[in-house]
Amino acid sequence: MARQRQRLSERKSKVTVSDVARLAQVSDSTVSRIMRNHGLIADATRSRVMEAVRALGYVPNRIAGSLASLDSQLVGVVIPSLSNIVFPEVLQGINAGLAGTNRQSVISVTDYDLDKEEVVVRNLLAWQPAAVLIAGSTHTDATRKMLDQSGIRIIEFMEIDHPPIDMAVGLSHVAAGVATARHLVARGYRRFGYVGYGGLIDIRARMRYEAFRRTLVEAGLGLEDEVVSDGQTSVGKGKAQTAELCARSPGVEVVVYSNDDMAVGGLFHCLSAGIGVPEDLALFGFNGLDIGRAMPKPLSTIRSNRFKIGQRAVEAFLESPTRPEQPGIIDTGFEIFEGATA
Amino acid sequence: MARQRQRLSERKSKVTVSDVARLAQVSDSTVSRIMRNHGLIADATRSRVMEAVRALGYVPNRIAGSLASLDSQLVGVVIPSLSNIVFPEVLQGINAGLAGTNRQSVISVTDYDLDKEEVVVRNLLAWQPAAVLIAGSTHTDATRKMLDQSGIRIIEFMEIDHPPIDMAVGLSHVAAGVATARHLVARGYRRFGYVGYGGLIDIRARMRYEAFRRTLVEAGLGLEDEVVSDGQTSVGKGKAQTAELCARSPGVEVVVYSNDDMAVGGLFHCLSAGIGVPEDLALFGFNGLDIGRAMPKPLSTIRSNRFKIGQRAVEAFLESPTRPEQPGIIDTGFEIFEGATA
DNA sequence: CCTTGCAATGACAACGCTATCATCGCACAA
DNA sequence: TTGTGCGATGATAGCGTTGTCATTGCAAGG
Repeated sequence: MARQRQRLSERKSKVTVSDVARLAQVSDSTVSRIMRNHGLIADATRSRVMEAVRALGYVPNRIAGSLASLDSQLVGVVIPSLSNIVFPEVLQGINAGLAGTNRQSVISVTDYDLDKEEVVVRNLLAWQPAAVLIAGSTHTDATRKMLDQSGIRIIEFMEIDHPPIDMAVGLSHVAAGVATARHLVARGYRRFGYVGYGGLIDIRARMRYEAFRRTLVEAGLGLEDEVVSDGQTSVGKGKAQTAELCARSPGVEVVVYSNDDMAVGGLFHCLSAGIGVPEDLALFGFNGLDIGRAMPKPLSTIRSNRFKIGQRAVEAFLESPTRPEQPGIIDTGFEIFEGATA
Repeated sequence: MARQRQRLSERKSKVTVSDVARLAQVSDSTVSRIMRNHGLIADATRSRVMEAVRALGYVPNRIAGSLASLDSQLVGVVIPSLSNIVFPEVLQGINAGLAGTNRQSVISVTDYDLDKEEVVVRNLLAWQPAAVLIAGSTHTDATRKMLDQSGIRIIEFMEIDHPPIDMAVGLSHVAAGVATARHLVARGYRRFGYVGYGGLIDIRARMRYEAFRRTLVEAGLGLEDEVVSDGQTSVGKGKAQTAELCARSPGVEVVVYSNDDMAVGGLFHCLSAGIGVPEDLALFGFNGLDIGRAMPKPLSTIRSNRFKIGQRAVEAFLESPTRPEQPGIIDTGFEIFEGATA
């Protein structure tokens, strides 16, 4: 005696291929083919089926489809934060790259926590994505192993300073730090200050900082003073920390910031305190955010190309959906934006 | 004659429940129960199975799981834009609300295009989400019908000025517009200007504008001049449009902006042009962004609670995963932030 | 008139998991 | 001793789609 109605109670009267097929007097296969635009179909049949689709309000079940075809059409995206505007900008690039394909991105946020990243990656992989785009190159061993063993494409974006699992798309933050120092030295500045992020969590800010500092030393110069803080950077913090630095080291000629948010805060401090920029104090940021460019004095900074990073990351995957033999690197570069503050 | 190896060629040596079960000498059911922490399991069995899981690096396939259990654990999120910082902030709230549940959000962006929204919603529904959180209350008829007929919970967020399909979470933009006008009138301003968004696309900005304007008229006053533009708002546009308004209507005492981005641009213009704020010209924004509060003069504005909107939207769903009889509304409110510019 | 070829469609197992029901021991009460 | 009850586990049919192979009908070629 078969158990006919096993789970029938739960079937929320969902419309399935079979319902459409029955109404259109064709087989399930034909309906499936039509829905996917795949295979040869007579025009008459197609229109008859589409009519049934509309009549029933049929929406194909992608979950079942993904299981059957062993292809989820999902792209996992892992970013550390949503409150830092640069990551939504990368997401825009990813969306742009994905537009036109029938792939969906699934976004997870780690809050800059590598253990959380591990959990998040495990959960993402459970959805059998066709690729994972993940910010940064620093992961726990377990995370790295999972990503590697998944066999799917893994695109690490934002930085290209570390050897990638599969592919890295972004810019060299070491090069950016070096370029910042060289640029400011070339413009004649000799007494440097640093304001920004001091923790160990944002590795990219740290790489820029260290490369910057090392380059100064190599030029026979050094960092006169610095005010650092942990946690999320913000305009408010930039303002407060700049005030602190100015009070403590009035001799500093130019302040380099961990990013534009902080630098904008610095500029606000100068505006409030009547400090002439750049005569009394020059300011230099990182990122090239819109807000910096719209300031009374356009912020001197380095432009990273967040949108492009996201877009190129997706393109790298679309161009080669299967993992290549050799890891690769795509350098999206950066440009110094002269501005008016340094 | 059975076709034994039908799709076997494609099986990328994936580890399945059966592999784990075989190694641990138990049935598939037992492995499944253990992975889901569901049902009674002897400690010895559990540890033996977990060992096998680790040994094989087993990752459950959520696609198969969702199909079998008819529950995808997915929450669809639809927002118009990622470049407007307010939406990432809502996403943060959504993430916060989802933390601890094993649900995943899937985000889609419409670019403020209702036809694109329709496509996006159709694609989302194909993933059989447990709920859809969608920004705004304005949709095409087809979108509304799809959402309604899906039977799942539909939480429309950001605004509560229209009757919801199922539930709305946000603030009344009409009330915000009225409050803006009343507040400024009460502070003695009589000659008003408006700078901002003029198109029909951002319905919420339009609602605020119209309520603001109507309230002025009701108070026997009016809008002396306005400079509007289409497309994405930005600090740069705010600056340029404020300059235009100042040049054209020097008598205006206070400018109301469609949002803080534009107002910050206005403040930058005043700083550059040496216009005293608020003595010569007062400024009033909308949103209560961090940037506004960190400005040399904290921007007077209305604080919407984006994070809270996202969080409450998720909570509404989690509290009642099935659609209630009656549509509901959750008002997350707003507060006037006095600031120093009006 | 009988192939041959191909466009069009159908039949059905498989995808990996879970819900349901069945079963098996074993402690404990009668 | 024989049930009884329950904790623990097993067997198996779906879940809704797609990939593979089979079949059908008909036009063109011989």
